[in-house]
Amino acid sequence: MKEYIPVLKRTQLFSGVGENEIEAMLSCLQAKLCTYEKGGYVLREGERIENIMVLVRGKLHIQRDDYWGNRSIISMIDVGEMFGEAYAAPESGPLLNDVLAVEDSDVIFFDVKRIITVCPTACRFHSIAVQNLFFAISEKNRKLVQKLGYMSKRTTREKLIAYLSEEAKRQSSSAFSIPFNRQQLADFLSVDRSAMSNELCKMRDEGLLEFEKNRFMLH
Amino acid sequence: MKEYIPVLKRTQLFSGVGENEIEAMLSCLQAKLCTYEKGGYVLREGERIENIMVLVRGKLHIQRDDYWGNRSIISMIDVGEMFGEAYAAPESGPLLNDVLAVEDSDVIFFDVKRIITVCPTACRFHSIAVQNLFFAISEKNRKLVQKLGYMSKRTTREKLIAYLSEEAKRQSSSAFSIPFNRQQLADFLSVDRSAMSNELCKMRDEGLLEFEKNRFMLH
DNA sequence: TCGTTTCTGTTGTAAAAACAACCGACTTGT
DNA sequence: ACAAGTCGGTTGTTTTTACAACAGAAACGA
Repeated sequence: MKEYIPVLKRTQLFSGVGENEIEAMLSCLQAKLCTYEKGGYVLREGERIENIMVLVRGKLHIQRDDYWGNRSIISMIDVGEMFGEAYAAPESGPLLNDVLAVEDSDVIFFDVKRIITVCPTACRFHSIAVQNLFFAISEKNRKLVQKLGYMSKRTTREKLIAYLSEEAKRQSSSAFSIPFNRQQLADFLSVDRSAMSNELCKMRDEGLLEFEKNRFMLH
Repeated sequence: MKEYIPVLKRTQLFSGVGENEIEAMLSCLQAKLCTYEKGGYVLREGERIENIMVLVRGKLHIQRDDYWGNRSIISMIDVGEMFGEAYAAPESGPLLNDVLAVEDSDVIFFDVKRIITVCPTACRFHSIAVQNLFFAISEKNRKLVQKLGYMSKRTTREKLIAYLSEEAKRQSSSAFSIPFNRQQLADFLSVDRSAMSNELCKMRDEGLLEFEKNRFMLH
């Protein structure tokens, strides 16, 4: 697990904490490292968790399949990102989504209670960690609202424009890559893949944008 | 402002804090009371805030209108609920939505920095407040994911079923009221009102449910 | 290398939603 | 009490989507 300390140092959770302190906190927070193969489930809907997780290798999707098999990708987790904070509160119910490894991945689990319960004697970084946790979840909250923004658009075209222009703004360039293939993008925006593909091509023919694989350029 | 201390005591933010302590914290946190008339804006998109707000009288909608005038109701705030926590982090950008009073309302503003910055001398409830804040935002996060669940449904009927059955579960009864009129429900689910009204009546005719005004009963 | 799988685009059809327009019932304010 | 506004339901038309099915290209694996 120690080899991932440099990765942890760059995460939001350990922002402002040195490598030595992180190493100390690893045991204090009862950190556990788990490995998953591509396609494997890290967490499943209905599970109850008492951990906060940090992805240190690979890539995950937070998603949900309904009874009719329609998949909806809630969000994407990259290396260094945290997940599960929303279920850190003691009264939070069971998980509402699956967490799936879309690449071979390593995840570190931390005991939630040990983070939010202040231990005055042990390590003095708990208060920093709680604040970091708070900032992280507040950022995730804003991202969810942003996603609600895409989803509240009525047509596939509007959803695409909302998502792509936001992504262009975020990457500060009208040419950018997205972290999804077509099926995943459709699942992310909750539309039909073929209809979306069709709409993308229409938009290209109208001169609104160009694309090649997962690389886009807006005009 | 003192007349609202009993209301504040029952909020998530002040959970576990006595009325006397709350009174002390009001000045410590530089609390300010503002009054709004029905239809007035509490906050506007693009504003930058450094406060956390608690609604102590009335009712608010957190919403967003796009360039085409389509309104989307992100969420509803009732008395005792907190809002704006997602923008408490220092790096959070400007507001992405409007906050509108749908009834005459009173709102108390708290200085964010004073909550999350621990002052060891002043009042010893800051750490409780930070934890409460964390729990509150994590709950809001779960609600947003739940709403994404409704929104990711493809058809108006599926959205209605998802929302109504969730509401029935939440109120532990197949007969329940919803806090929206038809237009607001349509805005909440991001669908056309008349199409939704039509679908509701079809569902009623098929025997799936009954309703009268904002009161529903599922079969 | 060759066969298989995955990914993307394309097309046609059926289903659904958006939109606009209208009506009657009910509220509200003066 | 009356005028104006709000609310919910209804209908018909147009637009959009979902769905199914297929084909070519690229990636992958044995």
